[in-house]
Amino acid sequence: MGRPKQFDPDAAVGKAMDVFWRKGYAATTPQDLVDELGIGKGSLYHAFGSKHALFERALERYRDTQAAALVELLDQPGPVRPLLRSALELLIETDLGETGPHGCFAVNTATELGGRDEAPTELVRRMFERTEGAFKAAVERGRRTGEFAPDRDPAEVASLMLATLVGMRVIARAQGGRERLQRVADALLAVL
Amino acid sequence: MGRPKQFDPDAAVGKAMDVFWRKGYAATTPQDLVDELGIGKGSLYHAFGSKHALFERALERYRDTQAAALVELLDQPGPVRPLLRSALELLIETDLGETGPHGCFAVNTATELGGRDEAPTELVRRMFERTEGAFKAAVERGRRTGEFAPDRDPAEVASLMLATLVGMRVIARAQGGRERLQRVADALLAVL
DNA sequence: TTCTTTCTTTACCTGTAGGTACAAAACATG
DNA sequence: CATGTTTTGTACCTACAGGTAAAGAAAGAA
Repeated sequence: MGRPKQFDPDAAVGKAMDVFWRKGYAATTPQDLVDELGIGKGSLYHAFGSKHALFERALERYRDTQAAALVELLDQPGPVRPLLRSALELLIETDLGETGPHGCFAVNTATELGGRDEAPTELVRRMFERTEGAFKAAVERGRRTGEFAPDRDPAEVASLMLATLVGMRVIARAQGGRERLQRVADALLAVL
Repeated sequence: MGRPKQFDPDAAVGKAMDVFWRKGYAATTPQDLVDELGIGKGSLYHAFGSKHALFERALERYRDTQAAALVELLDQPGPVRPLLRSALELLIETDLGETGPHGCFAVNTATELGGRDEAPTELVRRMFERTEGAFKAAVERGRRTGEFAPDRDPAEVASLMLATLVGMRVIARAQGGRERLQRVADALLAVL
């Protein structure tokens, strides 16, 4: 009942994700959102309540698409090292994609709001934890199949991998360039 | 000649650095600056021109103090591995310091303004490059003294180190906690 | 076909961002 | 102590952030 929405809320959240991802939270204005989502300001606030609430939905969307894709990739069966290489390639390609490097939305949020805005900080913390968990599981599998030395502590290796990936995505935003990112990826794979 | 300034511009830049470091560029208001620098708005704009110009000065100050301290530490003579461990400890302590973790000002700036504001982006890029250069030099020294295997490519190792440190400082902002950071540091030292 | 409910549009509102303008104040010089 | 120069405080300004309110439009329910 009631008048039906003239826009797709899911698609709108997706577009909001793009905007916040590119510009960050503070630098994104209601007008930016109106322009990019293609809906009126009234509808925007009616549907989402506030800029902050929409930001949280956008971040959740990021978790459920981008972050989830990385975890899914790592959870695949088979040899582990090629998986890790694929994961690194995926990030590099994403970062160098069409509209210039916007890095990782979770990383950007961590540095912009970390410790000063609870809900987003917590969302990011959990994303990091999930990703690190997927790395750890991959290393454990690799250890069982002999791809990794058995004296390696999977938890330790996983936290190194997470930190390195996160760092890569920051460097990507600071005009890293492909060969710089590739060098980091090669170096990481070389020491594992 | 003329009326003398009633405040120390260098000290003011230092305080501005703290504010921008904590809150980021967009989220810092003129009022914040007035409050924390303890000078009137008139003086502020007379002395520094604009928020953006003051931000650049603050970032340069960061480079000349914090970033320089890391490079200096790495440039010291003697065994290399203890140096690297000290560098990691330094970052961990800085991040967990008094007023909560604000991470690394350069990293925060990269993710907030990278690719969208030229001068700061370039400043950050050069800081990263300098730091990576110091790492590379350290690895080269370590290779000559036998601390590192001679088949290690110093450039590659250095980029891994930079990415990992950068990642650590992001994780610190996302409520990393000491043991999480320590684990990353241990993992990094273990694979070198 | 009116009623209810939900969505959309347009208008409006308050506060503050980011500065500017100007006069008064504090120095140096002659 | 008049003058020129720089700094300071206060007042002021425009634009927009972030949102609210009210009235009309589009659906199903009775």
